[in-house]
Order: sequence, then structure tokens, then C-alpha cells
Amino acid sequence: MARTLEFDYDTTLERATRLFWKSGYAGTSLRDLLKEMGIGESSFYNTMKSKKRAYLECLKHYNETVARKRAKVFLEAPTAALGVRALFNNMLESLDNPDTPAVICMMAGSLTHEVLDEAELREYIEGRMTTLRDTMIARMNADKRDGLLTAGFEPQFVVPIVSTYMQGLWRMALVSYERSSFERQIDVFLTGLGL
Amino acid sequence: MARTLEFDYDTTLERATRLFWKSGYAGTSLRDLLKEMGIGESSFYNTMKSKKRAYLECLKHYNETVARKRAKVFLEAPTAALGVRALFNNMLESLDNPDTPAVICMMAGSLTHEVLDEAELREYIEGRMTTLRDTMIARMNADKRDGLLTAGFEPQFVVPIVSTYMQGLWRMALVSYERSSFERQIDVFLTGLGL
DNA sequence: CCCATTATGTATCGAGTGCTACAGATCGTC
DNA sequence: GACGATCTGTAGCACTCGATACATAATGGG
Repeated sequence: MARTLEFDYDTTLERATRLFWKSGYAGTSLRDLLKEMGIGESSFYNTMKSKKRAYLECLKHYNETVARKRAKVFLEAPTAALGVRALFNNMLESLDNPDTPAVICMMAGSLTHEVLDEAELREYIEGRMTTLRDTMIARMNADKRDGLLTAGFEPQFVVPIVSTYMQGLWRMALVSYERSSFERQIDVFLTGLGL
Repeated sequence: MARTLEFDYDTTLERATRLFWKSGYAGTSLRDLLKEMGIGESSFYNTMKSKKRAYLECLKHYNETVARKRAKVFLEAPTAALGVRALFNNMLESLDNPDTPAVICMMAGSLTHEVLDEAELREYIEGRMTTLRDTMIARMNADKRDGLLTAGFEPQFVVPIVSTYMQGLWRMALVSYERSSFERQIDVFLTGLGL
């Protein structure tokens, strides 16, 4: 019926994701993005419609890969407490891995005015964060019923604390990161919370 | 000897600070900045030299006012534990106060690539953060010697946790803020740490 | 009053922004 | 193999960015 796409959508999306991840939304210009994706303006606007929508697609792609793996790491641990610790270990591995595009999680990097001011982006991000928190809370409540967590343990407060602390850690890593120091403070933090 | 300045430096610096505070470094254009300050390009570059240097001056001004007040709030509390809690209360008051220019601390808002990529800005920010942490650690060590904190309490790990968590809170407030929820989780957090 | 010195207003620079118009290339269908 | 449909390359849009050139205006010492 018509001409076929000359580029592979998944490949270009993957490349775009890594660039957005590394440089942020406003920090990535359309020219840089196109260069990285290896396509022209026409192809880009034909498939993506706008930079904002492209970022949204990249965020989704990020969640279907990186974030999904993190959720898996958490859920497959024998207990919620170990799951949370596995999550932080996964974070430290990302920080140590030179192949990781950025020193910050793409979701954490999206917690800025430039991104949050775009209604569609904000909505998606809020949704993902809520989902992740709900998953963790549910898991902890299950553990609590099984007696794996003390009766005084309150998942609905602990989980926001954990995710807030993690957001802070991603930011702090931007300033300076040293594994042993991070490891130690994470351990003190989690132990204090009863995890 | 020469022509006198037509504007009041302190006033324009104050205005610039509030705009930078609200909109961030990259998010504030020179045009908006000049409009807010009520001066022209010539006057600006004559006294400030560049946007980067202007931001640095604003950061310093911010620290000499807002951040200084926060440090005072911490130090004047009867104990380090109460000081930390007073600090969080001060934060919540800022969040509640509609006169506060932004929903984020200017220092927390500076923990981005756009700012941290500028060597002079990064250096200043690192310095301030280190100073604040050292102040808190010293205070806690004093309390520890006085028996106000348990022997197992380790200030050198707890303080980074507290400041990291606070950075996370500022970010989270960008997404959604509700005082009662924040209050509750802060209390659980601090209690867990032994504060 | 002249003059060096400094401040200000205006106009503009060159580069970069996201995005679009449009002509031409390539496809499946008849 | 002509046709309509879709894709792609190029050029450029209108705008904004931070920064600067330069003429003019004010200042106070000599």
C-alpha cells in the first residue's frame, strides 16, 4: 500500500531512551536525539509526533526493561525485607556499571519541573510510582501477616520512606558516589526501619 | 569619578534569587531574569559578568538567609535529635507557606546536571553540603558524649542518611505534597534512626 | 568646565531550539 | 507500469538563548 519504514523502531527507541536517560529531557536537543537515533526530522515526527511524546515512549520503554527488572528483583526475593535490600544492591550495581547510561535512574531524573510541567508525562510518572509503591506495600503486608515483619511495622509509611530515600540517593550520587559509603548508610537506614 | 549605579544591588539580587529558586538555573532565561530584576543587559553583565556567576551569587545569598536560618534552627534546639526534627518542621513550614518561591529548596534544586556541570557551582554546592553535614555530625557526637544518644548511634552514617532523605523529600514534594502524610513518614523515619 | 571613568539603553550577534513545508523517493495495488 | 499512499531528505521556519558592541548619559576630580 505504501512505502516501508527504513529504520527499526525498537532500535531507535532504545537509542533515544539511553540518550534521554543520560542527558535528561531538556538536556537532550532534537538534533542530538536524531543523530543518536540515526534518522531525520521527517521520520521522527512521522512516528513520534513530538519530543514530549518521544520522551513518554522512552519512559515506557525504560519501565518495561530496567524498572521491570528492578520490580522482578524485589518480588523474587524470599521476603520483602530481602527484596528491598536486593533493590538497593541492584541500584549500586547500576551505579558501578560503566555501561549504565547515566548516574541517575531515568524515573528519578524525571522528577524535575521541565518534565513534571508536561501533564501527560507527569501523569505517567505518578502512575508508575504509585504502582511500584502499591506493589511493595502489598508484599510487606503479606509478610506481616506471615509474621515476617513485626506487628508495629507500618508498610504504608515505610514504603514512601524507602522510595523517598532512594530518590535522594540517586540525586546524591550525582554529586559524589563511593560504593562502600553508600552500602554502609543504606544498611544503617534499612536496619533502622526494621528491614 | 564616575557614574553611580541606578539600581540597588541587594534588591535585584534578592529578586534574582527568588526567580532562580522558583524556576531553576536552566529554567530561568536571561530575559526573564532581567525583567524580574528591573535592569538591562548592560547593568547585569557589568555587575554579574555572566548568568553562571549570577546564579552563584544567588546561591550564596540563599545560604546567607534561608539556609542560615535552617542551620540556626538546628543548632538552637536543646538536643541534636530535636534539632533534626526542628529542621524537618522548618521544611514543612516552607512547603506550606505560599510565600515560599518554590516547592523545592534551592540547594536541592541545584542537584541537577545543568548546575553540577558548571565547575564553580558544583564546588560551592559540595562545600556547603559538607559544611552542613559536618555541623550536624559534630553536634551529634557531642550529644553522644553526653549520653543523649545511644552508644551504637553512628553520626557519620546517620547524618548522610538524613540529608539524603531530605533531598528525596524535596523532590517528592514536586510530585505531590500533603502535610499530614509527610509528617507521619518523617516521624517514622527519624524514630527508626533513633532520633 | 573639561575630561576620564563608569553606567545604561538599544540593537544585534551567532548559535541553537522544536518543529514544519515540500519535493522527491519508494512501496503495494490494480 | 501508472496510481495513491506513505516515508524521507533538505531547507527553512519563527523563536529563544546567553552574550556583546557601541553610542549615549551621568558622575566627580582637576
